[in-house]
Amino acid sequence: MKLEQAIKSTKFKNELHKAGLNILYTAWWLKTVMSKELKEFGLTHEQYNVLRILKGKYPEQMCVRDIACRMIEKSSNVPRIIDRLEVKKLVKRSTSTIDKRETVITLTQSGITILEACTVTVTKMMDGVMEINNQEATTLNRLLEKVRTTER
Amino acid sequence: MKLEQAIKSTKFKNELHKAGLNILYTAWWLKTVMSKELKEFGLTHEQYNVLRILKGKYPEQMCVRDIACRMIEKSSNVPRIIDRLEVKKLVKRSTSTIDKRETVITLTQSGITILEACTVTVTKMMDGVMEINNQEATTLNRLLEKVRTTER
DNA sequence: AATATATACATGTATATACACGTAACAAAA
DNA sequence: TTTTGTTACGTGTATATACATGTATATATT
Repeated sequence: MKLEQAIKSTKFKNELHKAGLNILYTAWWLKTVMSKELKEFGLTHEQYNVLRILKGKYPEQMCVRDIACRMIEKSSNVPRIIDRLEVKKLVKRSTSTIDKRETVITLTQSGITILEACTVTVTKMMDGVMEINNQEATTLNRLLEKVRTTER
Repeated sequence: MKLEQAIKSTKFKNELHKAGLNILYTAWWLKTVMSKELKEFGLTHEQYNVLRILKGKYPEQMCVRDIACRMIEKSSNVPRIIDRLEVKKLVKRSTSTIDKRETVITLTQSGITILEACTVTVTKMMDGVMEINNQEATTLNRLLEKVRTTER
């Protein structure tokens, strides 16, 4: 669907402004599609993200700060996302012995199991839903990174 | 900044999966930059979006449904965003005389004034911050729309 | 060692997202 | 006209976002 139909707007200041809206809309769309897949596992998009980050270092543990700086949305409130994962017994909290300020998070066996099942589903979905080839994806990545040149 | 640095991750399943994360991250980044600009006007990103949509039809009024279907994030709870705009006296609610189920929203003079000031700031920011030229923006728009080919 | 500063995390608040449900009003059917 | 269904919007709940503040611990300074 063209952006024009999606947000019922035909006039954009220029292609650059349209690209801004297009990025925001596509991100919303992608999140929605992912969330639908994750729902059957009882996970939110952000909870899945935290589990994925933990998996990246497994069987090493990670402290909250290390998780936070790897989040896609930097303003995510990681302690509270962990609260919910802990209730579901997918992760475990403990205080670091080296630095008692740090809370160390461990993936439980149950967390690993659910993450693996999720990953299969989400991967399948991503490959099925994003209708671009490898070369186009590379171009897209290059352009998005150029958009953020002035990143601050 | 490269996505790899931004989320401290180097291994992606393929360019397509990386593109997915890149879209999500860039959208977050863009929203954050915009929100900082809007803060001086006491507006959130979503409140600004609603005002912009209302401006598009001004001086015609719009009902809640018409605003909702133009929102970038379709799951936005428009009645509650309007609640906040109403408190700030930037919009006015009234019941449609034609169809009493419909709530009709009107921009106030104060709403127009603040929107115009915001738009100047946001436009300047967008032009200043997004470091791509017109042709690159066109390519980006084409690729994002291709990503969403299977839109549902 | 005592004090000051910084860091890590938890927690509080306002707003938003995502979705379910309730209520009033309109429209269609019996 | 009564019933049935649909639409428009408001409201409730859980989670998340964005940001400020509190508290314990660690580090640096005097």
